[in-house]
Amino acid sequence: MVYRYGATRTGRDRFRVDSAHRENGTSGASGQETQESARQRIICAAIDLYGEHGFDGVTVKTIAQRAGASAPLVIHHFGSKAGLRTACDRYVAEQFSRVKTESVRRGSMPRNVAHEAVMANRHLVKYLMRAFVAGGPEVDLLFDQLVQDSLVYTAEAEEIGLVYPSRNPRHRAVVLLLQSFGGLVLHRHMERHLGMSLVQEDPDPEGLDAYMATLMELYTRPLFNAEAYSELLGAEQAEQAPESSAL
Amino acid sequence: MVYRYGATRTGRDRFRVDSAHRENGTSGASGQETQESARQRIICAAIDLYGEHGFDGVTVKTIAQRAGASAPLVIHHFGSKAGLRTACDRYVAEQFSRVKTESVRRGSMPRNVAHEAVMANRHLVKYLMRAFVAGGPEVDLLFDQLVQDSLVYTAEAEEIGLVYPSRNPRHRAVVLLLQSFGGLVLHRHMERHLGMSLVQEDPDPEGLDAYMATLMELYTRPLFNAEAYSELLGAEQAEQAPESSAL
DNA sequence: TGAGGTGCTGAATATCCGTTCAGCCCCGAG
DNA sequence: CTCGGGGCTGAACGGATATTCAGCACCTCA
Repeated sequence: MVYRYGATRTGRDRFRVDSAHRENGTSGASGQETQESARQRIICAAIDLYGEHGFDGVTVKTIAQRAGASAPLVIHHFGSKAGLRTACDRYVAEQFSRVKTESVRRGSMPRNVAHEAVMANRHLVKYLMRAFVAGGPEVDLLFDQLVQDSLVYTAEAEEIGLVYPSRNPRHRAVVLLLQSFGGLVLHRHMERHLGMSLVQEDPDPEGLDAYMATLMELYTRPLFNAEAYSELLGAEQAEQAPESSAL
Repeated sequence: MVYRYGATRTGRDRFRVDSAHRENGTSGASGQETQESARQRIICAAIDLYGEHGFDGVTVKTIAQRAGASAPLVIHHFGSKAGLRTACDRYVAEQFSRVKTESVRRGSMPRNVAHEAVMANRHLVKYLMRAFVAGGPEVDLLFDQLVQDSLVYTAEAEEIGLVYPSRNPRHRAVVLLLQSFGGLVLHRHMERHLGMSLVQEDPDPEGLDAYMATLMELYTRPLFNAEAYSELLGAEQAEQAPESSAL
């Protein structure tokens, strides 16, 4: 929440705020610090609001107000609302790869890489959900990278005997990723039924335990009896059978 | 696609079209058939377009054109765009319960109930995905009913040894439903990676097999080695551990 | 001191979209 | 034949929203 500035300040105070921001110093780059700062605030505000209300549920003006700026400034920096959208996509992708490499460099376990990337940046994840649903070049690329990463981590986990091998690891990774993010997209109903959601601010530990227990059960014990199922399959028309377990 | 009428016809042709529709006769109700027919066409068009482009991606005018009507007529029948939305919710819910009871009455297997409900009405499912993401009273109720149904069917499947019991069947049903529908919401990426999507018009049999094989592997064989996992859990801080398998 | 540039803004514009309005067309009733 | 009414429409309204424009405040440099 570094970008929470008062929205009531006028032009006179602006640079004072900006220089204050510079002294807070995220990372001193070139001399055009103030512009970077404005862009940054707008992008952060947009990510938060997009993640909360969806792309069509937020106006440029709202984003600007949240960032302590004006609507025309948003256009000035990003050309259009769509431009802001792709800038957010790029920014989120960068953040994820940054978090990832940092985690790796710190020598965390692969599973903790995923954990940190997801849990420590809830607002990024929330944005990602919306972005994945909407689709787009940058976001598609990011999804593909997640698949690739998941593949690598899973392979490592296989080696230490944590994960069982698959007949098609890539397909498994894709489906698991789809299911996980998909479940996140429907967090509304997760909250209604399990009493908590993975993207809410303070996850109720009790509900979270319930969810994790369910997930662990699903992932450590089989759901279907394979023999009984294939038996049933053989007994019916083969054409209807495949889709029947989609639910 | 019963409601695909030419959009160029003028007022003069209207009743001719309506009586033609009546002779096609879905189910003869009262004497105000023409009004029912108009409502019906609009609802069907709305469901298709909402499912395709989302609620905010479609205008009343577009829906009206697709239904061969005018925008004011939509308002006349449903009061507002939001009214149309809830009418669609209700209609989809009715259709689902109708399909369900018909399937049950026909004596189909529970797994085929789900199959028919999902696969035979792709446009309804597509609408439902959007509706579940957006949420709403009618749709929440429908989700809850799906959970309940899933619970019943799973219990039956347990009895015949097809499905293994769970420590918390309701939680399991919720999570499975969340994951399944969630995966559907992200069908875009499923299509990109698996070569097909469950909601597209003609699912490529090859890609569908790949998907079903992956799903069956996930559901008939464990993913994690439970012992190795709990061992790993014990070796680290307990607070970070639970979420780590969310991916 | 002033000229020019940069970052930014308020007001204006153009467009789109949901909704309203006045009235048309076709029907059945008297 | 006339009248009234329901279903429906084109045109217009009003509100919202992305984008443009002209110009202000402040800094830098001469």
